[in-house]
Amino acid sequence: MNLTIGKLAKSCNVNIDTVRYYERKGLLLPLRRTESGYRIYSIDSVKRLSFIRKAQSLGFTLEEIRELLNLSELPNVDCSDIRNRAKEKIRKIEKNIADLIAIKNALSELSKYCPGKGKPLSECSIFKHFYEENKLN
Amino acid sequence: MNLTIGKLAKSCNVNIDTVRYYERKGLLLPLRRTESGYRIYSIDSVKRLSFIRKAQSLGFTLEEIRELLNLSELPNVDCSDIRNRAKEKIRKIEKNIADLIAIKNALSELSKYCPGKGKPLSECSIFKHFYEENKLN
DNA sequence: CTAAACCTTTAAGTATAGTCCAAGGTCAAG
DNA sequence: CTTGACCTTGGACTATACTTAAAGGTTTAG
Repeated sequence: MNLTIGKLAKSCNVNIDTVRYYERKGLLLPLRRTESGYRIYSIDSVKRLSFIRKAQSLGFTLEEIRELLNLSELPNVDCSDIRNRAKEKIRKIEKNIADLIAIKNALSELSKYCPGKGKPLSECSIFKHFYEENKLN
Repeated sequence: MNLTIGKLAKSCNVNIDTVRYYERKGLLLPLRRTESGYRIYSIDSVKRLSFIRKAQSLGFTLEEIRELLNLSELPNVDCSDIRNRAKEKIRKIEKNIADLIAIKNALSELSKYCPGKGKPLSECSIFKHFYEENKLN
């Protein structure tokens, strides 16, 4: 059950150029080439491509995905290795969330004191904050 | 109180090339040029640059910041206009947070069922999920 | 056998937000 | 007057994840 690049791409609803891009990035190599140069993929390629997409949808970058895939090809790799990567990623996401919450709160706070309709910008708490003197100097 | 680009950059702890970049993007124009072509900035430029940086630290993109600055130069603009932008931004950030939380939860859930140390990858719930058949086809 | 569908390559473009470099001009201090 | 600090420009490079284009070769269906 071998596929050309177009079939592989379609099987995972991925742009054909994205598949070539993944190849350039070393994430997904074809099984072999035909005499005329066409890329030939196996059913394992479908699984690997689907892996990449699923991991991406869970926030992993291509670089992180490559690490996961490399890891999975090493001998003596067990579940804890993968779980550690997942935990690490969870921590990164949590940090990201915390940062966004801090930003959101700061912005909400500023909005709260903005007098609103009819008042000039010179009284806007948001603008005032943005125009504050920089304390870094 | 006029400044050259280096002084302006230093006053806000910004890379000098970043100031030129903001100029290219239409965010921060010099007051004028000297005969020899040096950019001259006023104290208002310092405020404007500080505005840009503060707004950035609150998650606004340069594009959004440009809109805020353009808005502030329009006649008949009042606090509610700015507050609406802030609210809109807060909504975007909340959406962003919600997405990250969903991802984090999915990842946590997957990790929970990973048997961990000593178990082969073939039993890893995370890998299994990544390798699942794609339902999109 | 031809036309459509599919494949190949290299290269450049998209978006975001800068950073860095080279070659050369200008300005202030000593 | 020279040296060093500062400024100019255009263009290339960074990271991330693709997408698009151009020009041409291959395969398949009718």
